Amino acid sequence: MSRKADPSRTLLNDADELGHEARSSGGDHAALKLWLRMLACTTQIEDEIRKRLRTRFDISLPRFDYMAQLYRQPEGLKMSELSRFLMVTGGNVTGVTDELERDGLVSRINNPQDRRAWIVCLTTKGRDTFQAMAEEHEQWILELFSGLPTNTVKQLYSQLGTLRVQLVRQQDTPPRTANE
Amino acid sequence: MSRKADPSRTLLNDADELGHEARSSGGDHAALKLWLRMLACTTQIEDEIRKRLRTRFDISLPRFDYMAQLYRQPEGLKMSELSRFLMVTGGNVTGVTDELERDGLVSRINNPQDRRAWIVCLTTKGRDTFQAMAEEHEQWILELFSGLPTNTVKQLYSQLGTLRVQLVRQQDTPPRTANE
DNA sequence: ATCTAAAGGTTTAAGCCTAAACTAATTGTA
DNA sequence: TACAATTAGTTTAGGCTTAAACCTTTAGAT
Repeated sequence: MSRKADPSRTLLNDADELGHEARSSGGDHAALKLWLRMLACTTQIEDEIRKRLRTRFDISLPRFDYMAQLYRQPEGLKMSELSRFLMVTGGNVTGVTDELERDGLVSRINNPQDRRAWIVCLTTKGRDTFQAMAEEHEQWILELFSGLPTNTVKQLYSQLGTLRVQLVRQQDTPPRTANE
Repeated sequence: MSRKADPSRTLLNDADELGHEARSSGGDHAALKLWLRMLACTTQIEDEIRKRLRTRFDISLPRFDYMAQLYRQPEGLKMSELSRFLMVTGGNVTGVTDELERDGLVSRINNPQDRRAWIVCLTTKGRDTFQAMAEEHEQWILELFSGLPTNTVKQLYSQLGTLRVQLVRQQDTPPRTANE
């Protein structure tokens, strides 16, 4: 069973035919078309990164993300902070922490200040492992975006910044109920 | 346990502090920063849509996507085609189809031309249900992107089009092996 | 006609994720 | 002090997804 769209069918003119963009049709509003294209791009890149992390380092993207957050915080993070930064539930953090701890990449450290909470830290092995992965990961991203002119990259970054701010604004606004 | 970042902490200046963008730091390359921002935007919108589909229609995004593909093909699709269009494995399509069929939204139809393959179609109920959901879904997207000037939407669409083409080109190219 | 290879679909085991129920520790308040 | 409410983390049941093994049917080659 074919897992991915056959690449031979996905060139230029019918680049819109596969994945989320295939849902788009001529009469759709510009915003909807943008959304589907954005989703298609992101999904494609994410899948590629996921695949490379798996084949190169035998690690999943969620675990990579987890370690990335911890890497930025040498003093460690509480599980609840990890949950907030990674935007996943606490139960999820418990599970991933169990696995990474089993692999010797992170460790739960007792917190005398608050005996409910752990402080989770990267081990030395975890830190070294992540550093190697992160370097290669960054090269992958540079490579995947290499076809884009510097100027386009900057514009995209700035425009998506605008979008992000608008989204956050809306999220603070009461989520509109239907039929209104 | 907090599932999502506390919105009160996520305004403007520290909009970069949560989610994937939190992995970014000052010295990073422009492409990496762009990628993390793109991922953050997409994830945020997708989560919002997911939540609304759940509360409004008690349906998951994967099932919505599945029905969207089928909606565009009144004559139905083979499971393998669904697998290709949705970019998921065949086993996944089997499972989702089972569920939707159980709910009376799609039906497997025998294919005398090829007795290995089903033709999957939306039922009348499925078509009506999807139509209602799709209309509201489109309004959500328009609303979420409403803070963006028309011109920005067009530019983003076009620039992401460039990205998409580059990505497809690269995917056809032999995936570079590490350390080279 | 027969045999092999390929394609369509299903099943299984396992990872990731959520919501909800739960336990233990802490904080606030009377 | 004592007690209620909150916070931190875990557990459980279930949905989504994959890879791999599997069965059936079709297509191709001899």
